[in-house]
Amino acid sequence: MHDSSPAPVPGTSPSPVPGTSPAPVPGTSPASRVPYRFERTSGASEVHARFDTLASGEESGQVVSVAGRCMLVRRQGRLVFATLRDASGSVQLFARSGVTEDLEGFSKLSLGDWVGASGQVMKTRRGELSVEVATWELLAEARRPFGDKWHGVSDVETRFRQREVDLWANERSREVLLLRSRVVESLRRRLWDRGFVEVETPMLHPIPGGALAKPFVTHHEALDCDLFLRIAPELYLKRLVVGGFDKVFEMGRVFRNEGISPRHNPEFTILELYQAYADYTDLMILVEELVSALAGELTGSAVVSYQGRQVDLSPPWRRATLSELVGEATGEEVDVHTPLADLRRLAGSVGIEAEPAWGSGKLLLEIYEKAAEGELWGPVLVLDFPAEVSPLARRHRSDPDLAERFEVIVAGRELANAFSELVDPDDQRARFVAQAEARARGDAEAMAVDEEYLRALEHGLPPTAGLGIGVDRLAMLLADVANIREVIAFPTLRPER
RNA sequence: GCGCCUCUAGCUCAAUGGCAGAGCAACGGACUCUUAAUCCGCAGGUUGGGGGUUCGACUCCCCCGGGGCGCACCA
Repeated sequence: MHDSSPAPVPGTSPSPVPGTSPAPVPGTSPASRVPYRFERTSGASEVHARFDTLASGEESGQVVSVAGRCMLVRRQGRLVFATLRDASGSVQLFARSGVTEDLEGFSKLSLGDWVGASGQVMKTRRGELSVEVATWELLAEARRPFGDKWHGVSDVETRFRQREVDLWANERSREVLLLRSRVVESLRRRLWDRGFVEVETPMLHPIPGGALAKPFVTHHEALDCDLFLRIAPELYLKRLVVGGFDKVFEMGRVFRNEGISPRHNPEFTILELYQAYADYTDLMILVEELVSALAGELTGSAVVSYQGRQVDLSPPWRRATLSELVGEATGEEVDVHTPLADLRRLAGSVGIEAEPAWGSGKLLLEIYEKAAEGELWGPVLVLDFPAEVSPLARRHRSDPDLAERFEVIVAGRELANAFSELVDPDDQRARFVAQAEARARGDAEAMAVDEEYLRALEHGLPPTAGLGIGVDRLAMLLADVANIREVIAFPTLRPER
């Protein structure tokens, strides 16, 4: 690892690239003179927790070392006040002649510079808790300007292209990403506590499956074959159930080669869980409990405010069948058995251009999505989707044209999708074939026949229920943000040119 | 992919078709208890790029690029 004469790194040029400034002599730039480590004793919030009770003007005599980024500098003659921010919060640095070494240098700190400072904790005469700087070190120089100290950075493009700037300049951005982190952590902990085993399944799939979506294609050189970035982990997770993992989950990235919108990023995080011996009614209870508990834990209440409206996530949630909701939205009582012609007419009346190949199930789904879904503030458990549009879900025990499937709708958007899993390999094959036919007719999002998965089913999948939750969407709900990019550290943007 | 909106100094924003400006940041100076906002001074721009109309374009028109929102598609 540490050759004395390292080989040239491929891709680097031995001579300076024309048009770029010459590389500085190694070891001489300011950035190379900063220390290799800094011994910090306290975070900013910890200093406040321990010393906020000091009286104005009181000196604690207790020395701490803090480190962070200089967000504000106020010079007052031979006094310098600086606001130091670290991951936990902010604390003021107070530098003065006779106490602070190299006060001259300290007074030249720029906004954005990283500093480590040691000194006693005291409270100024004006009552601001401060570290009275005795010794300090520059830990990183901010060579680039940092944005407006009052307005921060609000340019959306800068915020998402240079998230590191956004995160320092805008406290809210930090809070939102921190909340997302807690959502992920809490989901994991709650599932572990319930006995679910966390697993990891392939991201590179020979056949994209488990959802209806257009995949990204990539190529494996050694195998000389195309592979697809996964659009869902579903099929592999159910194969693990076949293998004996009776409660499994995976939380991870999936990739869908579709449009970008305030609610869609090409890569997003999904939580999928599978529980053997359970059906979709068990998962209704589970999803209600998970989401309401998360809201309580992370926002303090199961009633959350989203975009100016209240959402009461306390269980039980409203349960309504898809047909009922279509009826409410259109005033027409229809279901999956309604004659095709009537469904076509209804579809047309709500502004859908129905394709000739669509069956009654597809028509009903389209009508629901166009006329009903967006109006549901929720939370609502939308039950019993048509089997035709649910190729991996088990047929309803009381109606074979329906599937035992539900979606969770909150704020007009799908938050989760679940079903009693289709366990019959023959029926699964028939569903795959129907999908493949749709694919042959030009439906780029239809599934292909997955023989590997069918072979797994033939080894026996016990009664199983599966649930998928859009983690980004859940984070959006709890963080009360309207754009999915806010909850993704580095959302997809067109590359800079 | 289509439609609408938007792009001015490092940041946040101004400027009837008529000399491109302010605040903050930066830079130089003053100030021993400040709290985004002290005072004085000094700089800072191919107004996203290109073309057109005009005596004159940040402003009007066209093309291109980035971004936002909506539609479509989906979670």
